[in-house]
Amino acid sequence: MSPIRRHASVPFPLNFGKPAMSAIRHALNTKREDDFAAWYQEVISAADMAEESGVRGCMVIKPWGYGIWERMQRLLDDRIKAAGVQNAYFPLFIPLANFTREAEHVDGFAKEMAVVTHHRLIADGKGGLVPDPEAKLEEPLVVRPTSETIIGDAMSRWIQSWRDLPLRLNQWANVVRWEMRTRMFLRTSEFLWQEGHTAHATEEEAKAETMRALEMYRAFAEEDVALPVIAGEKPENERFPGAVETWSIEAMMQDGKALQAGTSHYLGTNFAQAADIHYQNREGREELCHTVSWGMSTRMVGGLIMTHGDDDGLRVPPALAPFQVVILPMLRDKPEDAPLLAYCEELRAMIAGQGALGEPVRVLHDTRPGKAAAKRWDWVRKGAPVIIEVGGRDMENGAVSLLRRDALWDAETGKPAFQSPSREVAAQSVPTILADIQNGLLVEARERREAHIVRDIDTMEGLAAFFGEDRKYPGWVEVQWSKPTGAALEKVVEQLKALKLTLRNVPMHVPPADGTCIFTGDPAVERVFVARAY
RNA sequence: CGGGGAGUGGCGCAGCCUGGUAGCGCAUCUGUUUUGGGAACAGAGGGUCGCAGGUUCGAAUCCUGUCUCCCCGACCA
Repeated sequence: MSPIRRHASVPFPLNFGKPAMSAIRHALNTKREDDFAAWYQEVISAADMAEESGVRGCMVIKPWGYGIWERMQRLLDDRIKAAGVQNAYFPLFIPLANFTREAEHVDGFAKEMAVVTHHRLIADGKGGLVPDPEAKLEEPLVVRPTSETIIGDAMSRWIQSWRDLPLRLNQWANVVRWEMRTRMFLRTSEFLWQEGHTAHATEEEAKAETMRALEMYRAFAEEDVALPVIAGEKPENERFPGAVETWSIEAMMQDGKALQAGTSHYLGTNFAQAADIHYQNREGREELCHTVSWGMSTRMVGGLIMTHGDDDGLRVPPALAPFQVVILPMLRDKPEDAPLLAYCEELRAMIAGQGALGEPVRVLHDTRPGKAAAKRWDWVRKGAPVIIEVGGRDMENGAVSLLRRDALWDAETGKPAFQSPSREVAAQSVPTILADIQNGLLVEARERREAHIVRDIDTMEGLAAFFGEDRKYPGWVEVQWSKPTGAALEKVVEQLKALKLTLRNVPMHVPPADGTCIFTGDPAVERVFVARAY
């Protein structure tokens, strides 16, 4: 068996005469239920989103995958700017000394940093090149794993007075963390993200910013990615190195595992102290700033796949689809194609002239040579929300054949569930269909999540049974706990580790605790999610 | 980093044990016939077998090193 099951290899799975549902000839070889990890990789390759690069842990993001990321960037950036945060850009290289200033931060990242030590290569005499020993850097440069320290440097220069506060910056950038084990989009050595960094006069303001960013991520995830999430505070052991509080949004994947999809950290004055970010207050006294950082990464693309993908490939929420509608003329490579192309072009213009989800509809008239049916399956695997095929007969009837990606199959026949509206009706209904798909994906994901959250387990035995070997994709458990700290928390973490479980977050807006702690037996003070995690 | 597996035309694989002309399927290209649904037939192009050394008359095959990928573990805002 080869390392990666690439999609093109085996044309299609064979299906032996079974009626109805089971006769459906899915567009992927691997089903989610058979091997979720293999399915995930097949979606990425079949939807042409990304591929391995030959550099450890680094991927090439192909146009369809990158197009989805660009849409995420656009929509989140709009939200960031609407909140009054300004974009800026800081260097990729960070002086090593910056990292020695905040002790916990160093400990957290030291083991996974890429370091630049030379600035020149020299021939090794054997036809190769090696770093020139003469060109060794006086002080090594770290490739940023995150930019708190270098942005902190800038903040310390830019902030003098209480009038300079709050200072709220964001940058879109790549970062590098030398992870032991990588998975496309979910954990790559290099990844793309945005990181917001803000400085405030008071703890109160900084905490408000922390919560603002968290709420922004929740809204982005649910409204744009159609990804239902649970916002809450991370337990102490899951905190960002150097943070006072770490908050996250957590999403449930179709295999029941949790994915941290965005984080917001209240850093207290820890980084301000390390980078000397201080200001003169209204009374003329020097005060340290309270800083905050928040981030969302290309990991979100992985979350999208594992939430909305199905056995036919990806389903991209319309808000994020680079093309929301794809028109496929049934070409014959003959002169008679001309009127059909003109008919489709008119359809394209009708659709492009409309708005959906607050933007002009993004429609592609795919006129590449090739059979419409073959191209259709490509677009199904890529997850374009609406596919419209048009043949000569449609044209004669003034109609089109419309296929919704979220309702692909006719269960009766086991064939694609084409509708045949008139061209005008099809064009006019696109905005409604797109909005319906966007909402439908969110509802479907939320219902699936709620069906896989259990809240009535109050013993470790019960927890172990819930996540037992026979339970394939169990889900999450919300338990009550006494919020132990320090060594007592470590003990809990060890207990959970034995079951391959982690503490996710302490959800907001839930009823107060009213029972005993599942771990310690003490009176519980809050509720926390326990799950397997990516 | 520990254990296991794998790198051979674009993709999936066989060949390796037992060294001797680099093969198969899919994809691609050309032609013909088809085509309202994931076409058929015929022909053709494309690989210094991950990389670097070594053994040998001769290495995809044996030996050493190294890089990359996959799975499990450890690690991981």
